[in-house]
Amino acid sequence: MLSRLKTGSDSPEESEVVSSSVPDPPLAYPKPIRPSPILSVYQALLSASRNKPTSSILSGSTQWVCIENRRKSSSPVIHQSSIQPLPAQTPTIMRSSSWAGVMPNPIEPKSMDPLVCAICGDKSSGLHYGIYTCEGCKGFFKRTVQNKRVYTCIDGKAACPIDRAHRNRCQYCRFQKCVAEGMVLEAVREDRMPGGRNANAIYSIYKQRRERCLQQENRPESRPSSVVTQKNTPPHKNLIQELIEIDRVGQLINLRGLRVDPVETASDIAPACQRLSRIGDEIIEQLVQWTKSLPFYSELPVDVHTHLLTQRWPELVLLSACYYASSTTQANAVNSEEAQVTTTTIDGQDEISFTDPTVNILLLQKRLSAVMGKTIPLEHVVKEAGILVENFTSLLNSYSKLNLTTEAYVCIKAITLLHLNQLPEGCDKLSVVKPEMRCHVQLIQDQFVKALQIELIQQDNVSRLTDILQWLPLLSSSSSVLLHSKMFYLPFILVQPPRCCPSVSRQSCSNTPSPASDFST
DNA sequence: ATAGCCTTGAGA
DNA sequence: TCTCAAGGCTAT
Repeated sequence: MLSRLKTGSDSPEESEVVSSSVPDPPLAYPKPIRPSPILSVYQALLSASRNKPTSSILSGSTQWVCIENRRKSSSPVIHQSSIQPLPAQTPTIMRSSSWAGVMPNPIEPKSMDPLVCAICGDKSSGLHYGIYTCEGCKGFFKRTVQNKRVYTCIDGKAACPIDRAHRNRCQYCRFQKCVAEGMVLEAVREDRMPGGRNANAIYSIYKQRRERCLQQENRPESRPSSVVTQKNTPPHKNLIQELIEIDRVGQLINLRGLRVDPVETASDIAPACQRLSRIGDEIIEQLVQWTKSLPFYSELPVDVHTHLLTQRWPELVLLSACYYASSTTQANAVNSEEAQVTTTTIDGQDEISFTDPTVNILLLQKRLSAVMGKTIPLEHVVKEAGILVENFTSLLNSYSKLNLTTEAYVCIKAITLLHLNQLPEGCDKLSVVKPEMRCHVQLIQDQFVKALQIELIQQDNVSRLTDILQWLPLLSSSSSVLLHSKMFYLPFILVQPPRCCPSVSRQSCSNTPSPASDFST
């Protein structure tokens, strides 16, 4: 099966498709596996919605939503837990990985005035944790980090004004502003040692931020209002909320091609094969819809979106599957309306193992047999999918240890899509994505890394940004395995039992907005 | 909890 | 010795 695809590199877009006379076994995707054959169609699909209005967050019409608003009260609620200052070596680790460059951009301080506090505008007493602040904001930042406090916005909108008069009104918004203006968490010492100078690592962070600030000041200010240029304190909340709303992971995972038609018998095996054969298209179709809903969609040209999706779709598939599987209860974790499109599942009691690939191979055999309408020999499953199952199980295991919330997951998904491969020196001009556009992609990605970082700070169960960024290369390498296997649907079939689509409900299936129940023909 | 003032200590 | 930017103390 693998002979049909020869890859010169791990990069999906560089894969070379080679035809073969060997017929595909029924488990394999019988067409070239990368999405490129259909990307021209998707390019058209993407183009079709270019006139979609810029996201409401950009027009400023959206109400800020405070996800952390667990409780509304007149006074802030403080949870005594969870803010872990990022380790001092964080920037080094991140720069040394293949994810170099995903550190948040320094946030342009509204004021570099040494006399004015960048947080509340009061009189500054000097540089504190990287920016000029008053004694009050300095102390507030220090106490918050040292005591690992988590706040809730007093009115739930996460948009409270922070100035001299109102700085004590909402701790949540004050701390958000501290982080957004560039105060460095790592500069709060874990050992509480007074005096002396900071470690070099801290000074490098300060230096990086100042340099980036200067670069951004020198850049022409002709950019339109965008995700990148939003300067309000809480835009990350709004961005995250939008990402959650458009995610629809249930719809992605509940692919039509993986449904079980009880009317089908072994003699009707062709339809099942046809369904499987079109799964790659179906996945891309879903991901294109997702891309088109992204808040930054209108900020990048279609060809850039196409390029990003071509490179990143296997990672998005795996990440979505990991999230889906790791959600404590699937009913809560997914957009239930999509999950309920179909009816019963064939083996609701069986669950994927996060540790044992053998369990998952058996599960895969059972589910594949159900989808195909005939028993698939275990040896066949092992041969075709053994390595992939092992790899996916391991990925799932590491993902679950990150203990991510939905908020963090959607940020990571956007960060993954916006990850451009590093180019060799001097190859900028040859790249599909031109240098200016690379820069813009990077800036948008930075916003999501920043949003993720702020989100992690505010969560009770903090998974450190470093851990996440170290996990991403693992995701990348796993996607390569997925791509080579051609069984793109494997993560999905493992994380969710195939659903029955009985003939009586086939009619209703075809009436759902989601297209193409014609796979059952 | 806040914030103004004090102490500390490494590096210039 | 001075400076800077950490943490500490304490009246509010």
